[in-house]
Amino acid sequence: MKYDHKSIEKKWQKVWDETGVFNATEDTNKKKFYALIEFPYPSGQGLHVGHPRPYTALDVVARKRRLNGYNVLYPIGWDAFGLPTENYAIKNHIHPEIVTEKNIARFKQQIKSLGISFDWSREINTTDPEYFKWTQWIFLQLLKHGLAYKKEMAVNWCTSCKCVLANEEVVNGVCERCSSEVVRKVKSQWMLKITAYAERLINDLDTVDYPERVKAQQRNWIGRSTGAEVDFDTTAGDKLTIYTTRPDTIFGATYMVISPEHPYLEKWKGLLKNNDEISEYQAMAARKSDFERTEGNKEKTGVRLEGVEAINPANGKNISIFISDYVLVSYGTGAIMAVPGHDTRDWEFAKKFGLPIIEVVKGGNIEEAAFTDCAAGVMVNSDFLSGMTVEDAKKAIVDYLTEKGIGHEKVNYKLRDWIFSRQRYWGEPIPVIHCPKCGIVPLKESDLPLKLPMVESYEPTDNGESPLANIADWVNVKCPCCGADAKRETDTMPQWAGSSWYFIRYMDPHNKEALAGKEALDYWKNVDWYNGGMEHTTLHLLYSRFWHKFLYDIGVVPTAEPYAKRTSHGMILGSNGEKMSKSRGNVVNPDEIVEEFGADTMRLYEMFIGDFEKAAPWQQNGVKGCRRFADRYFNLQEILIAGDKIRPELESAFHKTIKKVGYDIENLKFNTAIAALMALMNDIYAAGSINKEELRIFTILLNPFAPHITEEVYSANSLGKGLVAQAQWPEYDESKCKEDTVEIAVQINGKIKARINIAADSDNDTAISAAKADEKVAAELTGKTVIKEIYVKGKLVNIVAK
RNA sequence: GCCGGUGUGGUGGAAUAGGCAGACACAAGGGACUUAAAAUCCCUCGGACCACAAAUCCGUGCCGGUUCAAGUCCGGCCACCGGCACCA
Repeated sequence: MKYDHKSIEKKWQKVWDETGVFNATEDTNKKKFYALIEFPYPSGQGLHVGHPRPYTALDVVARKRRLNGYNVLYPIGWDAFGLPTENYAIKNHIHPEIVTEKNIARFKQQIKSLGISFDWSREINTTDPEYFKWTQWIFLQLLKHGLAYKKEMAVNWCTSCKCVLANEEVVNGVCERCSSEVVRKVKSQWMLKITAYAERLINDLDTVDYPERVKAQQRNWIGRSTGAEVDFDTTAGDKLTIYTTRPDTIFGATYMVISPEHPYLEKWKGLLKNNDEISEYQAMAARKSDFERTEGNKEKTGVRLEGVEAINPANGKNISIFISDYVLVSYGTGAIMAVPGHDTRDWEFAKKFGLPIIEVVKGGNIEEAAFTDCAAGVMVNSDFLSGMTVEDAKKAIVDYLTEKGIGHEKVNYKLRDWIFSRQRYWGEPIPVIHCPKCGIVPLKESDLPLKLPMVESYEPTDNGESPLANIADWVNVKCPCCGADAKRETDTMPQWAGSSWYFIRYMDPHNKEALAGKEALDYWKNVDWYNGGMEHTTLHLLYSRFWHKFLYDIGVVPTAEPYAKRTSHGMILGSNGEKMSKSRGNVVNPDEIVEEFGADTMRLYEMFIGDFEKAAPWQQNGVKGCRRFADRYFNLQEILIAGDKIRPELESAFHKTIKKVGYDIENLKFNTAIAALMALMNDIYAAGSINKEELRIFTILLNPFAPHITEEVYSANSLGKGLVAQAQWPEYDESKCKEDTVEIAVQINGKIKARINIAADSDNDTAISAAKADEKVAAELTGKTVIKEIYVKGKLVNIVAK
């Protein structure tokens, strides 16, 4: 009989669908296991072979855990709000809801053809009002707790499209669509105070099991630094507060720099003699897009303030103040003390403007470059700090400043608050009303969900407002407080909103009273294993941790962290080693692979392709190899014999493989798990036959990777009552994993001279004498003095001789 | 520039804790079966030396070190990939 993947896969997918075997239960007596993949954005292009890699990987884990007796929750849904859909809808005059529906249908059909054991009864969709009702509800809680606020912010504004652009729509400083100039425009935006959680977001990384590289990226992104805030007196009378991480270098501060947006510039207008020059510089900085300000010429620019000077509080000397765009308003206090001797940017600036450079830490050559790597250095030219180490000087100066009341220790974060407004149609409406009398009035929770108006035109307005602003009968409402004429907020939420809590909804997706019921939350608690892409490490992963902590604080969820364990997959590249993309023409569609080779082969190849955590190029020939493996597995049925015990000659091979496959699956080493199964199969074919018990075990081990073909073989040969529902993951016996005799290498002075077979449990003396008894070794040793003998059990003997 | 990661045969990749480098595949070459091809099965497959083999030597990006023993550890470089980018 030939292996016919089409009929087998169709047959079992239907059975699984009808019986709902993969649906999680609420059986709280069972151990729970919650596996999660990042739910897809249903784009118009459909799946490419990169999508199934994480889905298959956690499917392998989920299927194995079910065979281990766990109650497994492995859900899927759709992160369906977003720009591409809206843009496609505008272009083709189809409502985004219809586009979304169509895209989801296609994604669903494609994913289902792969036989992933998702619990489809819990499917969610972020654009479903029954879902986003709760996204809006969370926003109202944030607002209530003072974590949502409005702020004037610069946004990207396309001068031709007359609309606000997301950062990713700005390519090389111009609009992605029309290539027109993009400028910064100030708009009032909703912000979420993620910075209030910065400290906990860093500290709690110690409580979760994430790869070190993920933790490091989050820590760097949050960017905690400990320094000091110091007040500098000015000749204008105002105190100018700066932030520095190097208060120890204060005696080397020879000038100051404030950002072009600093409020004192307005205040000091009357005192300044070069206001025109300053205004010009301010205008230039404002005109620059983010791109120009960062990617452009790094040559330092700036203007000296004429008429106001500062006084260095350490030595009482007058120093100049400059404005320069290398100092950012958004970080610290928007002002710095410049220490050109020990800061690269300050050094460059000082060189250009001919400012004094003073060495305050010994060890570098400040004529050549700033000496920044000076943590181990000793202070000089610094009055009472001179002679101290940098570390001691930091403490001493902070104590001094604190005592004098002109400074104190201060922790700063690079992390900024989350810009939560989007001037778009296809997103969750922000559920507040603007009343001329009452101000910002939140919608009543009972009025949620606030749905999007179903209209023909949702094109961008030309004044930077959301398309919703044009829809009069939606925008104009009565104030829920005072009844006066009021207007709805027209901004919508970013795509990150719906994905910041979706894993909670999966626990109880149909609940009408809450995000999820208490019982479900108490049982499922948090995600046990979350796999996703490295590209989501700093945004999605951080945002969702923030929301979860907030929900924990207000008593909604039972754990402080949403994900106990995080893993990350590598990308699947095109066969040319480049990222798969339509424009490069190297996209592989999984449908074709499933059609020609079958879903099981597709899954095997996805897992065999290489180290799961690294990128790997797609190679069609590799697919053929996996199909060959599936064929060889199917053909085992032709050499099947009776027998209800593993035969002695295969015993250790089987036990070793059971151990390895189980270990590898739990440790993301899917490629070597499959390699081990291939090797075992080679052993079986070498033995000439396989008995029923051996086939049963092999089938269960292979099942997580190739679920359809194994179900078929299991059922056709009556190996048990039903693989998915009844079978148990096989146990291995440690004592049977070992061979009785092993071949070990014999080295002389580290070079291999012979290989000998000895009993696996040989002791030191036995092994070494056996090694010396070898003819070759004996010959090599003649006339030499043995200095040292090393025996590593089961591996080698090394004899050091002269 | 900073942070993180990666460099192993013709290719994808193996090598739990410093212990036989190249598992498992792919491709290639040879053979069997076949009228023939495909499929399948068997053999070879890092390099140098060599008629062949044995033996020997070289070999995990580069240079150096530690060790009886280094792909693995340490120091110094180089290249590539990803992220961030004037964060005081």
